[in-house]
Amino acid sequence: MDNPATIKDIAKRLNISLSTVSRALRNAPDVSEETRQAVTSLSQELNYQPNRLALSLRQNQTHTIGVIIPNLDYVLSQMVRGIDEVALEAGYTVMVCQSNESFGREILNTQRLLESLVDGFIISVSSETKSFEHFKKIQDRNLPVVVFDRITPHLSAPSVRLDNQAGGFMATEHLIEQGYKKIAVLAGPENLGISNSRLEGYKQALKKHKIKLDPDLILHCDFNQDYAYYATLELLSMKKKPDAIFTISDRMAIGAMLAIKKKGLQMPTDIGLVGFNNEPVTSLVTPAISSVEMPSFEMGKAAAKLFIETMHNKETATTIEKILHPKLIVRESSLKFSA
Amino acid sequence: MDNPATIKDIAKRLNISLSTVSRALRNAPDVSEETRQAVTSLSQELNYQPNRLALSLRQNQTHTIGVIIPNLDYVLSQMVRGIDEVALEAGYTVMVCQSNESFGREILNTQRLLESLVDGFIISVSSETKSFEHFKKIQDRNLPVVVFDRITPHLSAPSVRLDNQAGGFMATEHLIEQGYKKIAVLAGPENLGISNSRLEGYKQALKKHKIKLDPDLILHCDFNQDYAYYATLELLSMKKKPDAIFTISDRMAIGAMLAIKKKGLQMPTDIGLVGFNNEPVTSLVTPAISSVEMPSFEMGKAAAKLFIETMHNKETATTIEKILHPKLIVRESSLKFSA
DNA sequence: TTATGTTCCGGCAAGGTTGCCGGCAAGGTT
DNA sequence: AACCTTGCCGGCAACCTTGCCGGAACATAA
Repeated sequence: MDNPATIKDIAKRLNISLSTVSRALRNAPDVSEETRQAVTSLSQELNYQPNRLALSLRQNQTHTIGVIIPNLDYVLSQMVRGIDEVALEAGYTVMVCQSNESFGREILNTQRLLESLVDGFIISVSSETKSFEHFKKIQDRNLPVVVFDRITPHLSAPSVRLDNQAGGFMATEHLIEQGYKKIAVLAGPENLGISNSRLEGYKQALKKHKIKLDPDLILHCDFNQDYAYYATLELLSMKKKPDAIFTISDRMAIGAMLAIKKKGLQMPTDIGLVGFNNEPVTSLVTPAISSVEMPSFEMGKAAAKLFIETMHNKETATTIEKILHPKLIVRESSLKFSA
Repeated sequence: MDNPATIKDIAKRLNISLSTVSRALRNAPDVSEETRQAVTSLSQELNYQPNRLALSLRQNQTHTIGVIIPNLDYVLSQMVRGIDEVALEAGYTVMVCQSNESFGREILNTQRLLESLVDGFIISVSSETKSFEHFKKIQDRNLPVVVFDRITPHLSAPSVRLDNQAGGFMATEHLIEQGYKKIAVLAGPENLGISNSRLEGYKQALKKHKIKLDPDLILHCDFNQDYAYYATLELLSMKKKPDAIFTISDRMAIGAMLAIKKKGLQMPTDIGLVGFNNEPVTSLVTPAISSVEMPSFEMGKAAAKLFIETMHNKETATTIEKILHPKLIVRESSLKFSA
């Protein structure tokens, strides 16, 4: 009564063997219609639920996906929601661990999830991560892995990502077309792939429009608002001061915006600004900040789908790469012409 | 080599019995120092990790906490981070499920988590939830539950919450002290406890300052930006239009702000505004919005701690109530005097 | 009749771990 | 000499489920 009913209870009550009950419940062939009826009706009466632990132990899979992400900011929350959605549908439960952008924490998390015997991983790597030994352990166990968003060439696994280069390109070209001449970039940490790709798009746009690349206009700083604030102050104190800034995240765009205001400059007339991610806040500040939108929710769904496929078909090529496309959302901060 | 080493492998290699290995690994008394050495050194060599499934099956506990939350907005993300922090420390893993404010989803989530045999629950109920049958099943199984943030009297369990009434009070009193006379409230759904408590604080402040309560100035609407926007438009079209608005969330404050701007009114001169939660966005918009701060991260930690205690001491009174205190952060949107 | 097949069911092992009990040898006590 | 303690270890069962194999009972075909 207190403890959940087991197959054993049913067997005992019906005076039949465990195996028969098991077969009956799983609609296996070797059972008479009569006993099948008896079993199913009694199992309903007792509110029988198969014990997941026993099942997992037996079948060597837990129907659980380990998700490792650097934090739970706006974008990643959306992605997690997407992953959840698809996973739930497919009968999987999700264990989400935040690394807080800490390398050590990321190691600890993979460790814990491995111990929890998850069936596989969906990973977005921390910005601090430069070594990938801890992920080796996953692949040693031959567990499927899908990387998403922050992918890395050091981890050969199917991946889902944004076309970051295109994003960087469209942001930069937009600024160029608005008549800005000296466009600076606030990039993230140097080892962060998404940052570098967006930067690559920036360079590509300059090249297309025959603008000479000025290395002094490229700043790497930590992925957060305060660093971006100080970096921007620095940028605006240069002799050959930029007339536009492209930041590779909205957090950084906010930091830049605050620095620009602090310096008493006006957007978009004195200086143009474009961010990345299209977080809701960009449309709420004054002036509203242009930003490159990324389909985060869809990306989460895509990652989970790819995971399920990889799971069911262990031989999925690790070279599979699903690429989603960004979209530029133009707002006041970069609209020089109409200003 | 491929599969993780088990206790059996060690026993076979050392030609001793399973029980002895088990005892040696658990530092049980009945083992000679010699064999203990042999076992531990071999276990390290083979990189032995006890199989969590087998352990859980045997000991009837999974060291997993099921967390059910309505969504992953800013505040709840912070709380989850707090829960994670403490749980990790205590050797627990966390399974987070979002109900997306949907009653059906909440039921499904509890169902799934129960099937996953979590050791207990930490719950913040969805705003849609009016029936509590699905939580009954948890208590039938005699599993510990802690409710937090959005608590409800229908679920008798230890709880962690903000002093919401105090929050509502300080927001309202602040507006009164700034000289606002007709203060409206944008409240949440009528069955939502936190909303009602904040509303209660509002009423209390009016009473203290001998201001007559005007029921027309109390609007209930859904917990989101768009609804708040339209509700505010409505409010501002009334004949006896309010000169201040207190919204019980920042999302709603943003909606209200947009409506106020749409109507061409100025904050704080024409109308005052105070939100709740102190999300970062409140300091970024123009004018910056005053808001009641709640210690979300701490609240998550407190919830997890309380859970662990309840877990270890099954007899924790369900009446335990940990209450955290809000703090008013005053910004431009309500500073009439200095304006 | 014997051989062959069908239909249904039970027993056993396995998956990894721990708890309980019994056992055996060495040494000590009366 | 008979008994008890101590230290160490192995066997068995249990947690819950499923897969494999064998087997009984009956029916059909040669």
